Amino acid sequence: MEPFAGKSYSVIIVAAMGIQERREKEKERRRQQIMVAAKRVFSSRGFSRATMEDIAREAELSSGTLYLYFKNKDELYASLSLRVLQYLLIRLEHVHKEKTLTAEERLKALWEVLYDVYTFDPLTIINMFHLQSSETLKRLSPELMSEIRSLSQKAVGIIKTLFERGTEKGQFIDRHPVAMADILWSLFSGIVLWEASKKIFDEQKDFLKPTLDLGFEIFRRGIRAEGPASGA
Amino acid sequence: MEPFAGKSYSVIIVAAMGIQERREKEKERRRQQIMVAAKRVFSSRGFSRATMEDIAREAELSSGTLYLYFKNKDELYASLSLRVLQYLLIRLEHVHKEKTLTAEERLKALWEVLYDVYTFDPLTIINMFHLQSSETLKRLSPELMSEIRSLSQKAVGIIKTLFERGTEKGQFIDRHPVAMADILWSLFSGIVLWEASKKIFDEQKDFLKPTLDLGFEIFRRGIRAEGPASGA
Amino acid sequence: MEPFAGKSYSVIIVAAMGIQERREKEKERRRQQIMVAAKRVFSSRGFSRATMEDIAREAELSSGTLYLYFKNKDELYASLSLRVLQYLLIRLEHVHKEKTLTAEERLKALWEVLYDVYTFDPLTIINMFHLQSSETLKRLSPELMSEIRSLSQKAVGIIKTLFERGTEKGQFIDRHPVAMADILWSLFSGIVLWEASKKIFDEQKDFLKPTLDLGFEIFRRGIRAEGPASGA
Amino acid sequence: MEPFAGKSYSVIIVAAMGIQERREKEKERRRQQIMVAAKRVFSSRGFSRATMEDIAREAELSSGTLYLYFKNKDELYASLSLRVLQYLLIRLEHVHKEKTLTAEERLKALWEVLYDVYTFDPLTIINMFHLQSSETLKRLSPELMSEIRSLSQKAVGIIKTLFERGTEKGQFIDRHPVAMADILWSLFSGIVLWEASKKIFDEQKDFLKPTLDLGFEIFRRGIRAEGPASGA
DNA sequence: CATGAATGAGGCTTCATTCAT
DNA sequence: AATGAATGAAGCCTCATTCAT
Repeated sequence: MEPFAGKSYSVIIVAAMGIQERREKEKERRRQQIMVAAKRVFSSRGFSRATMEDIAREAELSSGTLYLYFKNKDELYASLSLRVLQYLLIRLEHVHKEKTLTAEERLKALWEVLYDVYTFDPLTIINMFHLQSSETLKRLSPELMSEIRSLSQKAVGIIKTLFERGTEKGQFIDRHPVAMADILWSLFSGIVLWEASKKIFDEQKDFLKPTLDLGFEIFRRGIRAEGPASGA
Repeated sequence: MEPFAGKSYSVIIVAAMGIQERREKEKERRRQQIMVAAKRVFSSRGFSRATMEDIAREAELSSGTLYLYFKNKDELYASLSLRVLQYLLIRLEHVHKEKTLTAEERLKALWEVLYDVYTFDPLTIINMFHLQSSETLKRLSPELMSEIRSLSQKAVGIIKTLFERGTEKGQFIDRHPVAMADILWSLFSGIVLWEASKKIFDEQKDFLKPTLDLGFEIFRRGIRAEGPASGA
Repeated sequence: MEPFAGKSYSVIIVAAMGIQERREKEKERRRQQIMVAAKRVFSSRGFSRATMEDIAREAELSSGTLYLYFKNKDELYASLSLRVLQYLLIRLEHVHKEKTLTAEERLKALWEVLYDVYTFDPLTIINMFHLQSSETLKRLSPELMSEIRSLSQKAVGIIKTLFERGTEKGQFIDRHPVAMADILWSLFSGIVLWEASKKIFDEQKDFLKPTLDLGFEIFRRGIRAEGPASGA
Repeated sequence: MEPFAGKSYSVIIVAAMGIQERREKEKERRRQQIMVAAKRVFSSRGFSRATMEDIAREAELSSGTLYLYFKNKDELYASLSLRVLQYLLIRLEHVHKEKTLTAEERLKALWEVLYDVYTFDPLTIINMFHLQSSETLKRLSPELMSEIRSLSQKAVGIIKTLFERGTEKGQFIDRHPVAMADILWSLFSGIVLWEASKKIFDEQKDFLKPTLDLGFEIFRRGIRAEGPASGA
């Protein structure tokens, strides 16, 4: 009965691989499930006041399970930022590769990416900006630190390049491109944080979008090169 | 010699008041001493990781003593921000009252005040920007909340007025003045936070001043009204 | 053999329920374990001087574990009294339902129940009598307060009924039945507390039982209706 | 000028003695002032929750001053009971010495003394009954302990004698006189405590007096010897 | 004597993390 | 893999007591 045996054997293998894969997927799904829950809880209670128990309850899991997927609370927290950073980087790279755009158009696209990523996951973005504070940042494991660092640098690098090109083409004023990248980033995060904190005092008001629009308008006008170049 | 007797009598009163006064001053000095210590500890460890024990040690006092001067950890934390906010407001009011300045000069002065207040107490400023996060803000006593709120509103009010005038005189673009105030403030705090967090990754680099300068230049150019006025 | 299969199936269910049940039982056992320890510690050191650490040590658990079973120290304390009150109430209701007894016999039975409940858990009874002091009573959660209140009222209600009946039948003097219930209860608790405090001065002496006996004899004689009824 | 000198001298002495005396009186006055304050605070907050600061504030003194008059919190607390016990003893001795009374009349007088002393200082009496609990009693200094013990024994001794005489004269049933004294005392303190705790649940109701009256009536009837003597 | 600022031990409670089931 | 009971370190805060003025 070899055929049967063989068939049966391969079936087992296939089934095993299927199981293996399913396991992987299931595991990733669980990770996501936890991260979603963590995002909600961290956002509503802040890092310190959020408990692992809170997160487990939100994820409809037990607290012990969380530790099967994340080394500890800090890493769970940082992983949220990491995910957004990764997403941001991908989006930035798209803008970067888009060859048909002028520097101004690219700048506009870039700002829109920032806002896009923000709306994609506003809570985490706000968290991430606060993650910039020493409070949490200092507690991360070296690996995570360097991962975040690397992603940040890549992002800033892309933005920097944008300004370099715009300057070369005489469209932007000639200033240090890294500084300009920092300012763009600071402007965006500053507005987001400030509007978020204004909302704590007054739930009703939400002027984020118009303020961001105006912020960008001012920035764009502010870096536009004067004279013949802009007149052309 | 009744006049003399009278004098001597008043001297006694004065001396008595002196003791009273000295007590008051001594008490205020202690408060300051604690706030200085708290500032250091909060800045280096963040709010949650800083312990009252840490602060007491830094202030060379016992932990119990802290509670003679501040109701609890939250209030001690907030009092730091409050003090800076008060100082900021005074400085802003000075700029506001300065009648001889043009709108542009006033704007410049205002930005310098922000930087001045920052250098006066950088650690607390950074804390304060993070205080804007809901995490801490939500735990404060209602009185402190409203005090902070009121100071913030006054500060923004002054900045708003500046933009209104500049717009009236045709020097600034005609946009919503509160939004412009928000953007100025966000730009400043955004840069400060971002540079602070960059320093965590790389102690050496400190580009705060030049970045702030460039940020302001861009902002100033960005809001400047075009046409005849700027052409003159 | 379908019946067997069926049986086997139900066995599985039973086993599953068994685990659930075992968990419940285990949890209840822990609660009891903690209450037993708490009883000892509260009794020997009093409420304020007893620390949660003490109780945890006595229960051979960690202090944190106590909080998995009781919300806080107050509630742990009150739960002891609650348990005894519940037990007391059950016993009182038994006496209440016993139809064959005369009023005097019922009174006797009631006093015996009081003593019985006391010997069942003397330390807690003494605590409970002190719980009657405002000191502790005022700190309890509203729910516990009302639970204790309700149990107390039921107990007093039963005792009251006993006196009403005895009075109706001309066996007891005609006085306010609630007052008589209060006096019976006060007499019992007064003697228990007083003998307990005498033992603090002199460990050796323990005259509780004979004193209670005499106390009851005096009370019984004191409420017995005179005249023809008693003469018969 | 001898007379003058002499007079002046004696005046000084007299004045000095006056000062000395005044000092003594002033000191005693302060002690009383503190005890009055302590009584109020202990009564309203209970022993553990009452702070020395509370008492000092109530006495319009500083907390440090309390320690000039009382060794510590425990002793201050106990001194209140001591004072009432002393007062009680004096009143009991009066009853004891009253030769013209029958045993029943003396018993009645005794019960009235208990109630009198209670109304003289109800809060402390209630405290004292709770002092009977091991909680506080065990923390007292040996001297205070023995002082309280001695006073208590004297009081019980007087009451005991009353019962002995009443029994000898055939007016009371023949039981152990100490037990009877204990029961009388327990009945009184039991009713006072129980009514006090009932008032915590329901501020309005205060049935102390009628309940005490009925309690005494029952007790009196309960110990009255039967037969010819009562028939007379 | 009186003050009241300072002390610091100690209590209650929380919660990240572990581990037996 | 999942659970959730247990742990115990650590934090905040209170308050009896002391002591320099």
